[in-house]
Amino acid sequence: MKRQKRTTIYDIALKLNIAASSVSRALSNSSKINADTKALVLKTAAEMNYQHNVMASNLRKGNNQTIGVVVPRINQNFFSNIIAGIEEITYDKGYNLIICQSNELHAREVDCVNTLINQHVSCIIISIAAETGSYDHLQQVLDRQIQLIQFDRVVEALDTFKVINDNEQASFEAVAHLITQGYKRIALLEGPLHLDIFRQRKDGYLGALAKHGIPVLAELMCENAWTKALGAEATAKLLSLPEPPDAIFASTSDFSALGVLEVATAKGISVPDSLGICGYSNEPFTEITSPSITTIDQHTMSMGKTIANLYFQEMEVQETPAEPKIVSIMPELIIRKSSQKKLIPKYLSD
Amino acid sequence: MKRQKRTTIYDIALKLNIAASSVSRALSNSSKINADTKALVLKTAAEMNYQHNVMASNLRKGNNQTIGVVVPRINQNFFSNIIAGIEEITYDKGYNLIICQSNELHAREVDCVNTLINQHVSCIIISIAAETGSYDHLQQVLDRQIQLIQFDRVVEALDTFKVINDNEQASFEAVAHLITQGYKRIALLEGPLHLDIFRQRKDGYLGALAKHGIPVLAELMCENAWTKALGAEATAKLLSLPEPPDAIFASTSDFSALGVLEVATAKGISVPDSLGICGYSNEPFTEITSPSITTIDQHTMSMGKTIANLYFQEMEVQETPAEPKIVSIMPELIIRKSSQKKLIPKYLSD
DNA sequence: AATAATTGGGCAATCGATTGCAATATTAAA
DNA sequence: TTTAATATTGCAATCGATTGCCCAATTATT
Repeated sequence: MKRQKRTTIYDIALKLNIAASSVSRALSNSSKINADTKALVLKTAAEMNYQHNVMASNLRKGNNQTIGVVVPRINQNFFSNIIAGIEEITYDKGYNLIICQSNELHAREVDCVNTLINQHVSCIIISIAAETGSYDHLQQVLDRQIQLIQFDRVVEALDTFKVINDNEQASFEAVAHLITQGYKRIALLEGPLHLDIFRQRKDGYLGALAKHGIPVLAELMCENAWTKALGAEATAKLLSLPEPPDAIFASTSDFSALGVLEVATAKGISVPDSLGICGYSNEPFTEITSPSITTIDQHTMSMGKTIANLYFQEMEVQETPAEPKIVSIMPELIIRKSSQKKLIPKYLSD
Repeated sequence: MKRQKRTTIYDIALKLNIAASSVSRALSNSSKINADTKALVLKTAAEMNYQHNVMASNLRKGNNQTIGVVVPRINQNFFSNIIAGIEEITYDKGYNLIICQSNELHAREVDCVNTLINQHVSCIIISIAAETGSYDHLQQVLDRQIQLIQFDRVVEALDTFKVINDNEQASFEAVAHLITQGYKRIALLEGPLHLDIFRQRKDGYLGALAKHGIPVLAELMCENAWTKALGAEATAKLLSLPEPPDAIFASTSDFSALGVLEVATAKGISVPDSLGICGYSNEPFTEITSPSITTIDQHTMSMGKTIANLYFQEMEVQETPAEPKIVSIMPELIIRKSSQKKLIPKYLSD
């Protein structure tokens, strides 16, 4: 598509018979310009339908007001909420957001990061893909002096700003809650353990058991059960043990917890009386299932805002690279019916 | 943050004692460059840790491989799926996506569009905010020869590419389905009628009633019931009519339908036997409620892909502006339990 | 062997805004 | 009224990659 030529500051300068630099100063609200001239330029610019050319400006200034975001999947509640939170802040600051999804693939993540580096974004915000891989691409970002913020799924070893949930504490509380409710054999559905977040959640689980003197049983811990299907599968296996668990903590996701619930319901096992369930993430649907599912809210929207604020407050115009900070956000245990053994009679509970 | 100087093509040229233009040609895989030279340049570039400067390149080439997307809310299933679909395609083409959310506010939408114009994006993809407003900002986009694709919530009057769902047909089918199931007094929960999509859905509803010779009753049509709360409120009102409806089509959203379901359940009205329910959007939770909710799937992900493909196939490099096309995607009625009066006995249905 | 056709590569202008420095105009101070 | 200080404005270089145009070298053609 052929573009007809746009109005530039030179066109305005020509028309007003002044220098382009004056036009530039007038438009950028510089102090070294006469108020009258400024007004005139602004008026003329509007008349001539002038639009600031960000590309040229960026090139000259060497930085562009753009932040790149790389997430495994845009259309996942957790991530889209975080992005929404980030956007809320960056919008106010006049920054743009470039969004990429890694689809959980390492190679694609590397690709996305490189694209963002090429774009000379001011900052890259990333939650790494589940697929194991090296972290050279992140090191690249640092080497090129581009700000880097990791969130949620972070690489501990890399010394960058990080915004995380206190996964361990949240898991600890969830499991402690189950114990308090009287559950004694609590199973754990784990995520891929090369991701720190899942290791932390496991630690929380182990911590809570230890605290209450409950033995840890290997047969009650299922690796890689982080989709609905895998959660269901693991549940089927657990429930057919000689001594099945009386509660399942799906530390990976609510989807996994949903799988648990469906299998239990199908088998006629009553939740929460014979089986307690707790998920993770506070997906909207957890409120709707019957029984509703106890879960952990990660305060995603505010997490997004925290991430963006971190950039603007600590990193935007630092002369010397700021000392990387780790911000931990406390998730919240949302207790619903799937884990409340000591149920209030139904007719009183709503 | 101070950037140390990056490697440019001039640095490479200097080192190899050749012209910068040759470096450029080597890097851009031009045909007018010797294979050996090209290899040498590529090797040296890698050694010197060279990164292509997209800002400079964009400025010179006058266009940037970026597409702007403006949606009411990023963290809404419908939109995040569409964005995911768009990204899937644009990623392959090496394009970047800049995402903005209007938060359903007209002023903010205008702002977003202006930002994108300033960025000189190649194309703007937009679904307009619910808040009524003028469409000057969209006209601006066209005047500036920037490609414009509207989707879902489109302004009919503007002659642009459009990707829409066939809302009328989908509604027609949904209501026809309800009628076939034996429901006779079918209520409609409407969205704001200044948005075409909601008018179309209403038309489909009216069409289906007409086709089956069912009278249209004003008291069964509720305006502006497009959140869960508003849906619930409208339902409460409907169900306390002297002659209440025996089915409710929440044409606005599944959230609204959920409100309906909750009120019905609370009142002890059995769904689907005494009240049929149909929602719109196929939100994940509709599968999980009890009973599961009949709804309409809009094929969001593929809609996103369609939108992006439209750009690349029809608009990317047209000399003359292509004749705007309207692509209509056929949504799919997903029949679940909330509308199946003639129920198969429970023990056979799973 | 001489001429024509390719191929490879250099030069320099260009995209549009920004900014350090110099020049001029205006106002304040003496 | 003159000088000093300050406010405006202009000039020209710059950011880094791209590309039209031209020249030189190599290869093909007769």
